[in-house]
Formats: sequence, structure tokens, C-alpha cells
Amino acid sequence: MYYFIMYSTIQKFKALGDENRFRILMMLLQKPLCVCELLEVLDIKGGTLSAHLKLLKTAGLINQKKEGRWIVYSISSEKVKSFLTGIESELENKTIIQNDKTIIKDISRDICSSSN
Amino acid sequence: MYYFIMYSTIQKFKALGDENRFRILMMLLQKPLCVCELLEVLDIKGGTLSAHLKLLKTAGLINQKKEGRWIVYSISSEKVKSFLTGIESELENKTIIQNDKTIIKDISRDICSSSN
DNA sequence: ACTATATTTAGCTATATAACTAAATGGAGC
DNA sequence: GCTCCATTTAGTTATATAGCTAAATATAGT
Repeated sequence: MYYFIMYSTIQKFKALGDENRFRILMMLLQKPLCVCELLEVLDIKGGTLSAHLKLLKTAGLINQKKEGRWIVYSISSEKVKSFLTGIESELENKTIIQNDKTIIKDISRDICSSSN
Repeated sequence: MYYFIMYSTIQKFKALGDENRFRILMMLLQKPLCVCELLEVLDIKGGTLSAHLKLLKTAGLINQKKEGRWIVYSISSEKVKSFLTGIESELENKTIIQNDKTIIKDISRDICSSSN
């Protein structure tokens, strides 16, 4: 008799335990975003961001969808969404999260150039 | 103007994103336990366990209390407790967690020898 | 004093993680 | 076919993490 491990649960926590991925999730909580929009906010390169997004997707936290020339990411489910909303509501003021969101609010995916 | 980072939140997720620490938390959810009891269940050495416990404590997830010759650990607050209970209720059956708990149920801290 | 329980430290190993550059690949639209 | 947006791959670097051993330290009970 052996026992399975709760990998998927732990994998989700691991995914949440990184600053850039946490910021991505909080931004996606506001609205679905394409990769180039996320790149405008985060101080990382395109390849690095792709890796983070893949990890979040594998963990079951986000979804991917083609929209014309763009790939748009969003929170995977209502369940994850309400979980993250609860977390967000407990953050103290003046975290980088609030700053990210004000940037995201005024961003258009047409601004995006190849600053990869 | 700069923005604080939500370190403590991310630190909690990091703490949760490790199998041994996750198992420790789930066991403490059942009842407070001393170090030697945890050592009976986990396949790690005393020094390693101490490090995990310190990390969980720093993250604000558990508390420490002297009880005679033992140091007893417990979940830090009702808030953390209900959070973990929610997580636990969503685990599929037959994870190692259920196994840990049946061992913990019948353990006494007097059994503990210096298997450090 | 001595014992039991646990933590801490130093030193070590192995693996995982996060980032980069740069080039190649894929898919959609024009 | 070419361009745009994004992913993937290969190769590299640096740091973090998890584990070990073994010795030292701390604290409480007997």
C-alpha cells in the first residue's frame, strides 16, 4: 500500500511563491492580458515571462487563448479567481500590486513593440 | 515614491510549497505536536526538521511553546487554521497526508528516543 | 551534575530556480 | 512571403533550497 502525494496542490503554492508570478496573477485578476502587456509592467525578458506563464498554466492557475495576433492569458476558473481575490484583499496598501494595476488600466496591446 | 513588496504573503506561499512543510502543517492541523513526534513520521533528520520549523514560524504559520522537556508546535492562528482546513478538504483521497494522520493519532511523545 | 529534547552552526553536496542572451520555431494576419 | 507576437531551445550564470554529518549550544527536568 502506498500513498499518492498532493503534488498539484503543492505545485500551486510553489507557483504562487514567486514575486513575478504573484504580480502576474494579480494583474490577470483585473483583466485578461496579452504577453506584451505584461512585459510592459514586469522587468523581465520575453523568454523568462513565457517560462513563468507556462509554469502558471501547468499549475492550473491560468488559461491561454489566441486572439488574432495576440495570446491572451486569464485566470483559469472562478474558484481560483475568488481565492486570489481573498488574498488580494488582505494585502497592505502601497504594495507593488496597486502600482501594477494602475499601469495595466491604461495599457493597450497596440502599444506593444518588439522589445523582446 | 516607491512601493513595498508583499513579501510576507509570498513567503507564506513559499513555505506551503514544500512537501515536508505541507505535511507538517497538515499534522499540526490535527493537534499540536512536539519535534520528536514529527520526526517519527517524516523521513528527515532533526536539524533539517528544525530548519523547516523555523521557516514556518518566520512565515507566521506556526507557533512554538515550551512544555516541560518538549517544544510543542501548533498552527499560529484560527485564520491560518481555517485556511488550511479548506485546503485539506480538497485533497484527493489516499495522499500521504491521510497516512501521516493515522500515525500521529497513536503517537506519544514519551516513545521518542534520541534518534537525532 | 547529568540527561533529554531541541536548536544552531559549520561545512558539504546536489538539485532547483530564476535570470540572461541569442537563435530558431510556430502561428496568424496582411 | 513577410511581419508580428510569442514560445521554445541551448547555453550560461548566479543564487536558493533541501538534504546530510557532526559538533556545539541551550534549556528544562531529575
